[in-house]
Amino acid sequence: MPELPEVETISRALAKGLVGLHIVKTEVFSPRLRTPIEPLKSAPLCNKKIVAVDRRGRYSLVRFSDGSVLLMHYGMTGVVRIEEPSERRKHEHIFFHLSNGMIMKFECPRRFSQVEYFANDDIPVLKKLGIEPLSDEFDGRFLYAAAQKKKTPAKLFITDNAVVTGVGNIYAAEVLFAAGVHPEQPANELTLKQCNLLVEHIKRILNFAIECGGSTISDFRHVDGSQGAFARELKIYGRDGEKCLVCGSVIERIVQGGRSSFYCPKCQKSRKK
DNA sequence: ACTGGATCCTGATCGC
DNA sequence: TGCGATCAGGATCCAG
Repeated sequence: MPELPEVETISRALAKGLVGLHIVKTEVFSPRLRTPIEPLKSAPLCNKKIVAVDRRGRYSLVRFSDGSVLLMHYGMTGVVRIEEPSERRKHEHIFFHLSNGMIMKFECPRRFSQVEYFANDDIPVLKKLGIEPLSDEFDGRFLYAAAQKKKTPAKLFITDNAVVTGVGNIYAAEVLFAAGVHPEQPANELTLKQCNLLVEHIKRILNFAIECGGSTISDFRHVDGSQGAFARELKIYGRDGEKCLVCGSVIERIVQGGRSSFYCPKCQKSRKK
């Protein structure tokens, strides 16, 4: 389940594997992922130089010399690989044949992912995104200001892409634990001090996960197929019923916004009643 | 305007 | 062994 660190890792690897090349042919094997992908068949993707691969939130952006963009979102099970030519496997939906003879394959069993071509940088889904968590502009004051009118629980607040983009379910659990904030604490009751802590740990944990090459919680793999190393670092996510590594209390699980949240009832006591 | 819930999808896992 | 139920969860849409 790629979150920001995974998408950053993937995007950096794609930049190495793609910049300077061009796509010579596109094959599409499914009608749609989260959005229709048949339009890629006729999209003018071919024979223009790939000049950069960027990341915005959880999207990879493959940029071409004419200013057009191939946008990729990995959903939860999306994987992109650059491989020698080989047979199509189950759940591989798109082949981008590259000018060096390799193929960039897009695979996604659950088809929650998105691959779309845009003629220019005017991309509606990107305009809805909040601030980048690793930018200098994202600080405690920013988060505190954004929280003022929101009664939503802290967990849902920091995973809201319109506020800050790219903090998913796993890292949110780790951040709240590290900051000692209860996932149910209303956002508008967060203190500036708590917001400073949340921002500090968001940056620290995301950067650390990037250094580790992303997590391997689910089926995340690098572009070359190897695994990330962050999975073993998780201190709270998925550990309900086990003992807190700090205080030994039993870790609890609750559901928020239809997603599992994990927290230590002793270390994360900040919720006000 | 804001919030919570349903929806999309398939594979892994669990209980019986 | 097999079958149905449940869970995983990012983004979007809709109802209240």
